[in-house]
Amino acid sequence: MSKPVRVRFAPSPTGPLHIGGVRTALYNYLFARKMGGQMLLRIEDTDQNRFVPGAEDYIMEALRWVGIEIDEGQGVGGPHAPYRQSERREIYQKEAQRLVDEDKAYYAFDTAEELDVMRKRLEEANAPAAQYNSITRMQMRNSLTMKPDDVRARIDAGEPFVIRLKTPRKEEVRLNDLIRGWVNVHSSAIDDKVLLKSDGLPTYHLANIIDDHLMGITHVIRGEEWLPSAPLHVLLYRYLGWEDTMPQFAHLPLLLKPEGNGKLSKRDADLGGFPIFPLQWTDPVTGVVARGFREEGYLPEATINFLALLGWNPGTEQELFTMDELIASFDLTQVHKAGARFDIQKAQWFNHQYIRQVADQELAPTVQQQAEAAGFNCSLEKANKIVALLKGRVNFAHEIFNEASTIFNAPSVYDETIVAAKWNDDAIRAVTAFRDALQPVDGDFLAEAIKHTLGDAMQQAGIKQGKIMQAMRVALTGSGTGPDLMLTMEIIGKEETIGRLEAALATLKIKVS
RNA sequence: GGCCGAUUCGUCUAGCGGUUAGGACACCGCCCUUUCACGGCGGUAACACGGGUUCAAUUCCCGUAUCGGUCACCA
Repeated sequence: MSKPVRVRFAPSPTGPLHIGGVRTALYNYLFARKMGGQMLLRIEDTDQNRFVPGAEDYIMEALRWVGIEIDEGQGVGGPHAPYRQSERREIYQKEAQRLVDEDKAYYAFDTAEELDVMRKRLEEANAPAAQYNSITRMQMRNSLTMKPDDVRARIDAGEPFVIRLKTPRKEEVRLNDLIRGWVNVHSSAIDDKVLLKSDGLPTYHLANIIDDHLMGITHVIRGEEWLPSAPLHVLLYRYLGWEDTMPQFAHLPLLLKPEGNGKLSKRDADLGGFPIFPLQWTDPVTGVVARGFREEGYLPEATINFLALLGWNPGTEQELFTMDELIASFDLTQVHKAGARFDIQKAQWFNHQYIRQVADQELAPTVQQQAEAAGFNCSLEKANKIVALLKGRVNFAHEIFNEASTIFNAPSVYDETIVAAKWNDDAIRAVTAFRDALQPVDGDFLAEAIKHTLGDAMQQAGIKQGKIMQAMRVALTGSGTGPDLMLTMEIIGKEETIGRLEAALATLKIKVS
């Protein structure tokens, strides 16, 4: 029996979570649930310069919104606390020191300027790679080139230093990616990565490996941008003596720009007029507000469904999935290998599918609020009817109110094309006859009854109903398109219906002659 | 540029040696609706290119092209 699956989502609190990050978290979650395992949340805040206040809370709220439940980690606790890397520095320092003691890493004292000089010199010399590696390190200021006493003295004197990995000169490093298969890299392509920075905090590479090991992570599911450094990570597991329990890797394809070259960015979202963050984010420095999927009216279920299918497909023809269905059918080996272009139209379609399934009563209060904010009286009952009439036509809940404008507003102008084409003598006779037939109607003013009244009136007047429906619609709403007319009349009521018919008769009569 | 990865309709994708290359979004058309939509039905549309391997390649191998990622004391 293999050990229980444990995955982690390990974002950096450098700003709002990108939608691609949400997808990464989702795939981790689906895999964990599918395998009956656990999902951890770890905060990788080892870069003090890029820390953004509020980002961590934002990440947790975003995960909660889309329905990703964290079993262990930041915000929920667990046996491996703390889950914020900035609070675990001693752990990393201890392991980094161990690597130095075992001659697998070394101290380096080079300044930023010295590194620049080195790189420039190598580039000018047309060296294969301008990096700190097994060859160039012998010309730099580090514990491999300096006398031990000198090194000790500098450290004791408090001179800043970093710890670098002593990457082997020639060694084949291979890893078996769950999505991509075997990936081979020669160690000469890997430089002597900084493991511990001069501020005493680890770099991603070190912290990541140590924490994943300590926290019992069995599967590392992350973005493709990490694939180039994955061999380095394998090397680290080996040097730390943990290779036999090394997690399996799965590198996910990236989300690409809707058009053009490159990966999806905030700028594409601004240009395309779509969100790229799950929730609204207010930049703490500039105060600039970026709306999220939630604020734009996307339902969490739709967002998840859309994201899940961007790079993964169960191989069946099912398109709509609940979270439980996603879990049941998810399979890492079915993840597509190439990057996926981000297509917001598909997201809108998913939202359309989910909006129509929401109960009228749930959507009604929003419509009522919008109507009242716009200065209209709208009972909850009326809002309910409007929702029932329109929710199947829209992509977003907030569009219902806009679609209902012909209900709230009597027409002030009439669509000229329709008027020109359809407003003739028959139309006038029809509208007049219908108005007269409506006058004596008592009691409930319901669509079904209105339909009959109209039908009877047209029959009596000897007019084909189909011929005058467009004119009737224009008379009542000013527009050639809109929701079902009978129900529209039911909602606006008898008085308003008759009023609109008379207004149309008065203003449009003139145009005919 | 070096290294790594990828390449099926405009887009998301199914396919894992023999298929009329399937589905979804978008687009177009028809039907339904004595109105507008929703919806239903249908249509246009793809295996990057060149070599192999094989009785047979979209599928396997090698090149080429293109695209993506990465080359920091950022993650």
